[in-house]
Order: sequence, then C-alpha cells, then structure tokens
Amino acid sequence: MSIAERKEREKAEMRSLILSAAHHIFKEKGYDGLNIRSIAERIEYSPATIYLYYKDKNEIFYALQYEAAAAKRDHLIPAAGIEDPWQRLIEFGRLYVDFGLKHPDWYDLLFLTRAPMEHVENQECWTLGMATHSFFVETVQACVDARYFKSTDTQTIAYTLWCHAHGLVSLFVRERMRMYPPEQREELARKSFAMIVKMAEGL
Amino acid sequence: MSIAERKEREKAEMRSLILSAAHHIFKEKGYDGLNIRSIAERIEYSPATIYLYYKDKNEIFYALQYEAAAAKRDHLIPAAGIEDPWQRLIEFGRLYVDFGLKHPDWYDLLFLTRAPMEHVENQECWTLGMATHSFFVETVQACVDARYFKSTDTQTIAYTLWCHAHGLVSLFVRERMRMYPPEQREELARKSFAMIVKMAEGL
DNA sequence: CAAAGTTACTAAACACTGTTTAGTGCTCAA
DNA sequence: TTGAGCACTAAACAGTGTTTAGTAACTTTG
Repeated sequence: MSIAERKEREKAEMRSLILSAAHHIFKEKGYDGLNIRSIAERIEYSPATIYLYYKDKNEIFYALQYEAAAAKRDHLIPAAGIEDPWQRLIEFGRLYVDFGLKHPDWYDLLFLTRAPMEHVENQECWTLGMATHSFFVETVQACVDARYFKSTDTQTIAYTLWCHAHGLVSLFVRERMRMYPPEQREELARKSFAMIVKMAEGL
Repeated sequence: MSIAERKEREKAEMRSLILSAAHHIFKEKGYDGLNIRSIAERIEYSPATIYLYYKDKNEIFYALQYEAAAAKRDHLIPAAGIEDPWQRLIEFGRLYVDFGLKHPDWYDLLFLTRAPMEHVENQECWTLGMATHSFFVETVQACVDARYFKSTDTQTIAYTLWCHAHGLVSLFVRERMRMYPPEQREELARKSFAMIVKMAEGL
C-alpha cells in the first residue's frame, strides 16, 4: 500500500502547492489578479491541471478564506491571555480592528466578499471563524457575569460591539472614508475605538 | 439649430434608456447578472451601441450608484423635518438602517462594492452622498450644540455612530449573520440600534 | 517481462465576459 | 444631387472559468 500512500501524499502536496501559489498571487495582485491561469503559470502546470485538485475556483477561494480565518485567529490570540474580562474584551476589539487595518485583503476575503455564502457554512473556515466569534461572545458573557455592565443582554452587547468594529474596518477596507484626509483616518479610527469603549462602560 | 437640439435630446434619451435597462436588470438579476450584452438585448440594440453613449461599464455603474444615492437620500428625507436634533438624529439612524435592510442591493452598490473609488469622487454620486453625510454630521453638531452629549467631539461621535450603522447593515447585506437564526436577525438589529441610542445618550 | 489498465497531465476548445474595429447604410447640409 | 457625417452593427479580440479528448508515463497483471 506504499504506492497508494505516496500518491495520496503527492496529491496533498500538489493541493498545497496550488494553494500557496494562489496565496502569493492574492497577496501580490489582490483578488482581481487571482485567476486560474496565473496560478497555473506560477506552478508551471497547465490550467486544466488545477481542476484535478480543486473542483472549481470557489474551492480555492474557500481554502484561502480558511487561511485568512487562521491569520485572524492568530492575530487575536494575545488577547486570550488577559485575565480580567473587561481588559480582555478591550484588547480583543483593539486587535480585531488592528487586524482589519493591517490586512485589508484578508479582512475583505472574510467579511466583505460577495461569496456563495450558502456553502461556506460547511467549510472549516466557518467553523474556525465561529470559534473565534464564540471566544468573543464568551468574553462579553464574562463581563456580564462580573457585572461590568448594567445590561445583561450578552447577545445584543456582543453584536453591537461587533457592528461598530466591523463597520469601522469596512469603511476603511472599501475606501468609504475619502471625505476625511488620509492622514486623519487612522487617528479617527483610534478615537472612535476609544469612544465605543467609553460608551460600553456605561452600558 | 433645431436639428442639433433634437439630436442632443435623442442622445440623452438613449442614455436614459440604457440606464433604465441597466437599472431593471440590476434589480432583477443583481450586480453579477448585469452585463453589456444583457443591456443591449433588453433595449434591442447591439452591444457596441452602448459604447456610443457610455465610455465603459464603469460609467454605467457610476450612473447606477447615483440612482442608489438618490434613493437613499429620498428615504432619509422624512428625518429632516424633525425639529429636535436628538430625535432627528435617532430617526436619521433608524431610516439609514431601514434603507440598508430594505434595499440591500442599493446599499451594496453604494458602500460595499469594490469599485474604482479613485474616480468616484468626481461623480455627482459622491457629491450627493456627501450632502447626505453632511446633513448627518450637522445633526450631530446640533446635538452637541444643544448639549445633548458631554463630549463635544462632533467628528468622532458622528463617525462612531456611522460605523455602527454601517457595520450592522453590512453584516446583513453580505450575509455574515448566519450564526443567528434568520427570524432572530431583524430583531437583533432593532435591539442593537436601541442599544447604540442608549449608549449615545451617555456620551 | 510484456500487455493491459490506470493515472497525471495538457492542448485545444467552449462559453461567457468587456471592448474595439471596420465597415454599412442613412441623414442632412451645401 | 452629392459628399460628409452620423447611428449603428457584425465580427473580431482579449481575457475570464471550465470541459473534452487525447497522450504519455506509470502501475498492475498474466
């Protein structure tokens, strides 16, 4: 059975080779510059070969989304070590926004791309994203339990904070802040984050 | 000069015919279903004719964005009549979210589409959008002037509220709320809006 | 070890985009 | 009436994602 094992290994290696090429092209040329032919050219195979390892472009897209979700999780990990739930929540939020501003392409891929979202729920990407989201909600719950807020509606609190952070990053990523001078934008984001923290304190 | 006038009129009519076809196709089949050939077919002209009236697809896209901006402005108009700045601000926010949830395609076109945003600033669409945005900021300013908030940082207050509303609508429009059951989503949005209003009261 | 079967791969095509080119026939001013 | 300009289009080009048909190498089998 050694040959079958080798073949399976080679298949996995090829899949990872394709994905890594897609990853590089995505980072260099963005989503629009990523196409099957450019992947094929980079790995020096014909375009048709790609289809022996991935069903279609969407499958590659999902795999990339997973990488983005993993990058986001890794970025947020430092927050998990903070004991105090309120400080943990603040740091989580800060890192979330930080991730979005530092890696707009990844954030875009995760939250702003018009993707066939019906299928994404079956993907590992969704599972991973949900785990990160759960960590967030649990931190809010810990704050609620520790009476950091007057309100006890964990779900709505979590959702409201997420809306703000997501809106903030989205306006950046999709360049809808052009009414503010470029050098003001990051400062405004920081001020707004500080403000929502202050607002949350009064919840 | 009557002939020249007629020609100009006909040119304008053709432009509006094309745009109206694009509008219908966009509403029926969404952004992905909108292409030059489908517009041409609908108005019973050849695809090449489109290019005699619009430079490229982007120009049609900008014209559609303008329609979306106008629809949004019209949706928000009722808020302008409210005397009390704080009540006006609340109603403005409510209508903003309402517009996004009722017309996800329009909202998408305005705020979520990966468009060549560098050129959009020269378009009437941007001017119109900026006017609406200014009305919003002015309302916040009126609240600040009337001492509705402790904070006097109008810009950051306005931006923070916008972030929340935009984040809320975006998560809807791009279907990133799938962890909540469909029937819960709108209620959650309403609750979150109520919560941000409460939070803003304590600003 | 040779024949047969299976696999990995690709050239070329297909269908669909946006866009351009090279006309064609009609309108209109002189 | 005639020549210039105009509205329009068929056909092509270039770039997408994807499929098909075939080839050549590898693996199994008799």
